[in-house]
Parts: sequence; structure tokens; C-alpha cells
Amino acid sequence: MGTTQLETVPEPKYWHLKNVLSEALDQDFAVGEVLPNERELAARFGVARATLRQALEQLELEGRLQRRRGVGTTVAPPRVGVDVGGNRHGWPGDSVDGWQPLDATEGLAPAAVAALLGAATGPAAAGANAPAYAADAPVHIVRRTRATQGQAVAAELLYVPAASVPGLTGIEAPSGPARARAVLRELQRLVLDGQDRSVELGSARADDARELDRLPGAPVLLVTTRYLTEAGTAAVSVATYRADTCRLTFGDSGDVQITHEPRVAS
Amino acid sequence: MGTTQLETVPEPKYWHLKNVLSEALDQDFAVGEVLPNERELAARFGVARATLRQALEQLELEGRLQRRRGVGTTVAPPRVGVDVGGNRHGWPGDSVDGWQPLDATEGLAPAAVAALLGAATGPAAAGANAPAYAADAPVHIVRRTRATQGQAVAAELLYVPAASVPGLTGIEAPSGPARARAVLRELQRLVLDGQDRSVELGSARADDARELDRLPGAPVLLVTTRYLTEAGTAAVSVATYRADTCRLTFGDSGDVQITHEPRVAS
DNA sequence: GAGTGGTCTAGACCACTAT
DNA sequence: TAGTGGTCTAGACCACTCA
Repeated sequence: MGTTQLETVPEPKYWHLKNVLSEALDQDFAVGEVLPNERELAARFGVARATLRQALEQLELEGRLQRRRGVGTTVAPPRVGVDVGGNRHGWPGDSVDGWQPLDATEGLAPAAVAALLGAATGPAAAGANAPAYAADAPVHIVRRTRATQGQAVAAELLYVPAASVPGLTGIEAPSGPARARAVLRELQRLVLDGQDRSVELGSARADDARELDRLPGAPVLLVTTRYLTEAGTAAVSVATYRADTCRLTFGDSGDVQITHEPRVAS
Repeated sequence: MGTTQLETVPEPKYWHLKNVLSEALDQDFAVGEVLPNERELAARFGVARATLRQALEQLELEGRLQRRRGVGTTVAPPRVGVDVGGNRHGWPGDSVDGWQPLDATEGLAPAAVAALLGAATGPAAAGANAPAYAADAPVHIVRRTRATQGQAVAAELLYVPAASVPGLTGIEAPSGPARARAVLRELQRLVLDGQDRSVELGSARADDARELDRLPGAPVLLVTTRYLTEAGTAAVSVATYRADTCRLTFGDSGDVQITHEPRVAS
């Protein structure tokens, strides 16, 4: 009974290790510097490589490290702020903030996207009048990528029901970026009523991962945007942002520089 | 030369496993149902438990699964949409959307927050006139949590420089929720000019994790908000949202129900 | 106390990058 | 070809929940 029993909370090794490394990064390393390799680090800290890797994974998730197979582990620069909401009432392509159209194809929207395209736009549009979109109707699928400071940060799939762009004839631009631009141009003719957006965590599909120069399954921020017109949802965009390097910004008041915020250890 | 060489891309086992499980979840499992335990699943698929766990981790990251130590792995319900931007031009506490003040203390803002508090508000406010905040000045730190449908989804630290709320006397409410409410009340007296927000991926600090009923290091979405007045940045909020269960929504057009979007396998 | 997920180990091999 | 990070294994023990 004399034992003082001081909060026996055995902190996991990898957690403690993460915090130790985090401090070391702040103090002893410059951005871009390469760390010792995993086997040496593990030996130096007296843990198994798997444990060391668990700590590194955390730090990578927090945007502190960058790991590349065959190369090594380097100290990551602060996350870049990528404006997502500033273009508040514009169609995609209205302003040139790093987006690059790749191509456009015709196909079917995945179920989740179809649901968004078919959903009512608000309390007013309930019932049988609004949904000008059937789940199995063809949609134009525009692929775009976005780069900031020479780095690919996002890949997007933009789903545009054929009904939204009746003026588009498949003949004028059979394929490639030109066709993508044609779809965007037609879209910009419509009057945009509003848009709503959502952000969630996901993992990169194989194709997105390749586009973003990451491994499949890498953590990404999924930004889903609905473009609304009087007639309903005119288009849905699903953009995949690299979660390790990006900070999504929703600026109400112009360009604002927000500096990197490192998470402090508990 | 007769060999057809069909894309020798050896898909990682855990990735394939993830996709197999993902399909099984769609077809054979209902929300809330418990999966067989990890040792059995690993045996059933003929892989080591660590490999099986890698697949489960991915699915948990995508919000498809929920794992609780000592209990088991269950099928997660679709992510709940949490409105983050709808309160577009309001102070925290203006509308009651699930936030619950916990307490308020006085202390120093961490460096990253201090930078935001001290930063100029825009191109107009450059130079020496704006920053009414010194890095080592005391701030009120208000803690709040947010619940949706009975579930804790977010923990927030709201940093309010003492200079922003001169009317606040420490006497009227010495501690606890009452004091937190007092700070919020004073804040609401000010005229809000605008706000800007950013979202990034992070990992839960130990205290946030406890608040959110997760383990330390769990993936979270960090929402940083600056509240701007004529005088500069009046307050900064850093909110930590559970990334596994939440989808942040930024609605321009009222309440919109967006359904869960499962990511399709590559 | 039985059963669950969480942590950790020591080793092996593979895929990729650079030289 | 040497060196890096990525995958995988088979096993052990620990922390937690619940009957």
C-alpha cells in the first residue's frame, strides 16, 4: 500500500518514438534532408524495424516525412495550402488555378455519384419534378489533374450528365484534352445556382495513386462537389487530394498565408 | 518471345485482401454486424495476422469498419455529414449545432496558433498597424466538444487573445462550462468580418483521442478557423474531427443529404 | 477468465532507384 | 549491383471488455 502507483499508462513504443523523432526533426533536421535508413534507425533506437516503421508512418501521415522506395526518407516541406472554396461560385475551369484537363470519355456514373446527380437539390425540389437524371443515363467523365508549384496535388473525375450539356456534339473534339475542354466550355454556358462540398478521408485508387505519384492506398482527402443549377445537379466532381502534402483552404477573404501547424506531442 | 507478358504487377496481398473484404462487406454484411476475429480471418484467407490487419486498417481508414479492443470488428455505418461551413458568418456558439463548452483556461497559444493570431489579415493590413497580438500574450483557451447523433465527433480548442475580449472579468465565472460560455458571449459582441478555414489530415493527440473515444494517433481531420474582425484575427479555432466517422460538409444551400460514397476497387 | 484487438519482435524476401 | 523502402511471416505478449 505504500507504492505510489503513478498512472501505469505504458505508452506504446512507437508512439514515444514518434514524439522523439518529431522533436529531432524540429531541432536537428532541415527540410529535404535525408534521414538514416530504417534499419539503422531501428538499431539506433533499439526497436524492431516494424516498430520504427509504425512511427515513421505516423509522421508521414502528419506530413512531416516523405518516403520513397529505393531512395530514402526525407524531411517534408510544410504542407502547401490549396484553395478549394475560393472559386466559390464558379464552374470548374472558370479560373486557371492549376487544373489541367486530361481527357473526357462517356460512360456510366458509379452508384454513389449517380445518387448525387439524381438527388433533389433542396427542400423545394422534393418529389417528382426535379430529377432530370436517370441512374443508367450516360455521363461525360472529364479527367483533370491539379498541380501546385510543379507538384501534382490532385486528380479529379468530373461527371457531367449528357442532359446537362445538350449543345455538345461528340464530333468536334473526338478525344483527349480538347474534348475535355469542350465539355467544360459547354458547362460554363449554364447558370450556376450554387454548390455544396464535402471533405472526407479516403485511400487512393490505383489510377489516382499513379497520377499523384503515390502508392495505392495512400491517404487522400476526397473532395466531392455538387454543381447546382435551377434544373438540379448539373455536375458532380470527385477530387482526390494528396493528404500528406496538401492543406485544403476555404478562404472567405482572399489569399491568406497560413503557416504549417505541427502537432505537439501529448 | 512467345510469352504474352501480361503486366506482371504483383498486387500486394493486403491490397487484394482489402478489395475482397470490401466486396464481402457490401454483399454479405449489414451495418453493425461483427466480423470474425482477426486470427480466424487470417487463417481463412491463408495470410499472417499482420497482413490481414493491414487490410483491416485500410478499411477502417475508409470508414467501412470499426474496431474496438476487447470487443471486435464491426461494420461501420455510413459516415455522418457534419456541417462545418454552413455557420459561415457566425461566431462559435452562435447556433447550437451540437457544440458543448467544457471549460476555459488562460495560457499561452502554441507557436503555430500564435502565428495565425499575429498574421496580417490581408493585403491591406500589411506592415506595422494590424497585429494587436504579441506571441507571448495570454489567451483564453476554450475547450468544446461536438456530438452528432449521440456520438462525439470533434474536440476543439478555441484560442481567444485576452485583448479580443476586454470586457471579460475572470471573476464572474471562475471555471468550468460557465466560464467557457462567458468567453463565447464576449466574443459574440464583436463584429465578425469574415473567416477562413483550412482542412488537413492529422493524428489525434492523446487528450483529443480520449475525448473522441479513439486511440492516440488515430487519423483526424484538423479544421483550423480564423475569425477575423476589423482589428485583425480575433480568435483561432483548431477543431479535431474523427476522420473515420465524419464527412465534413460545406453547404452553400441549406441542408443537403449526401449519401456515403464507397471507393471502388481499382 | 475467455476472447478481442493492439503492440512488438526477428527475420526473410521483393520492388524500386541510383550508380 | 548496392542500398533503399515495401511486403510478409510466425510467433509472443499485453490491454481491454464483458460475462
